[in-house]
Amino acid sequence: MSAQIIAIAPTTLHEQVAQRLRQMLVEGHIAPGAKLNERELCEVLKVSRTPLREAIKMLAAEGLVELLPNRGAIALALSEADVLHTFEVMAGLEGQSGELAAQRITAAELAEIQAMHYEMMAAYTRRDLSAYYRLNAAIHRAINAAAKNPVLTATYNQVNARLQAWRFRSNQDGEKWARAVQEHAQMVAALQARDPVAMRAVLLVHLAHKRDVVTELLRAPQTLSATTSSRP
Amino acid sequence: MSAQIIAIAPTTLHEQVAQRLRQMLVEGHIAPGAKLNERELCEVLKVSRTPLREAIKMLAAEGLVELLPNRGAIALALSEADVLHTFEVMAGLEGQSGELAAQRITAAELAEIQAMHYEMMAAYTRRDLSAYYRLNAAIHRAINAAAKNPVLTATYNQVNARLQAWRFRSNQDGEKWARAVQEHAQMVAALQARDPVAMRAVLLVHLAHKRDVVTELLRAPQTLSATTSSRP
DNA sequence: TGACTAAATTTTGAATACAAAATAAAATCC
DNA sequence: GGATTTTATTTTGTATTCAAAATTTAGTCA
Repeated sequence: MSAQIIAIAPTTLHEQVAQRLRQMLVEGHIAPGAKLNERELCEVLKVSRTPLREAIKMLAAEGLVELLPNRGAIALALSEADVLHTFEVMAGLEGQSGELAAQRITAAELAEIQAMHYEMMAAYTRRDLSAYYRLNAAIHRAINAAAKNPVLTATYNQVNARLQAWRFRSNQDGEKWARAVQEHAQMVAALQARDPVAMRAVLLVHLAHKRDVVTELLRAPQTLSATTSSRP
Repeated sequence: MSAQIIAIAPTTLHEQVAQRLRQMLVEGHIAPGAKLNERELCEVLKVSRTPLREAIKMLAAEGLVELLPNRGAIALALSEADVLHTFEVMAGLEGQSGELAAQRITAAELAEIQAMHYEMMAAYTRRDLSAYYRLNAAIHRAINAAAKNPVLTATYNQVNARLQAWRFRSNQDGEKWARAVQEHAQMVAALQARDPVAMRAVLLVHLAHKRDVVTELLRAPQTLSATTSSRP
């Protein structure tokens, strides 16, 4: 349970399939609410139904798909209430994670986060959204790692995965982007000061803003379109 | 996702199998670390390997079993560090749950919890451990429900399930039992006062004590014995 | 006797085959 | 023509079969 910090290359087929499906769901290649047709996916992934179905069962347990008895699985489609509930849990987990990180972070870990923060500032200045996303995710991962609790990390990742599909689409405007960057600076400061209370506070605000971005997007005219598995 | 509050009777075989396996793991009929032999379990559960394996994959995603490539699955065996990490996460989740419950609980919900609390006091007075356990679990479930966040409830339950195997064995002595009962009274008071801060505080203390009971048990000479699936 | 190698068996992983639903299409009735 | 029933097709759920890896057992040699 605690061992596999580094996700080793999966040897079994169902493991590989699960990973690919996870990616397809998170990146929106399978749209929220879309049906997971077994025959189709078998062809796309070049596997038989057995490992595919095993993978789907894992994703169901992770909460990324919903199992409808005798009518297969559909990609998780969060209602606005679901999104709010999920963000509420995320806030708690991320807050705790930051709190613990502020208490347990090593000098080396802090230095690495600072370095990534500067890189992220560079990406922001260049308006390089792709690099920004990558660094943003890396920083949050690093903070999580600094909390030194693999169970917390795993739980966080699992809940977070359900929101990733939306984060991918959330093209926040300039003002909100600037605010997010500023909050990141406060995080680094709180970590540097080893201040758990401040760290939690910053993260809660940060996540509340992210939540607002996503809910705004959710209310906007449906921009959610599938690239595959969407039938006429 | 949010719909199935009431766990409906599972129609599919793999769902039923998953539920039975979950029960066997939690109740210790399959000992921590024990191998899940597919052929054996097929005979016991009277199903073919396909639904069994699908169920095992779900339990793996839930963190109740560990998948070892090409050598099957073993029941989760938490190290002491794992237990501490798990309790740390549980503390965060339960604390948040209590905090929200104190803010959102209805009069009817509170009344029901109070009623169950008195029933639990009765069970404690009679030293009826079985009834006590049942009511204790029901009260915690009710507090969780009062938080009105199904995602939090699901996350809580999933993490908690990994500890249940130990809770079943934890026969706390009289002093600790009295302390737990007292803490429960404080919970009811905090809910009544609609005091989120107090509620979180009580729950954190409560969980810290439970953690101590479990870690003590863990350090004690191995009392963990399997009733099935343990080979010579 | 004891360590190593090699065959036999078991066990897991994946593909195929069969059965029962659900969905789609066609036919019937009003 | 529209609704309903009936039939055909697809799709999911489960069992069985085949293949590969791991474990166990038997055998060999020092």
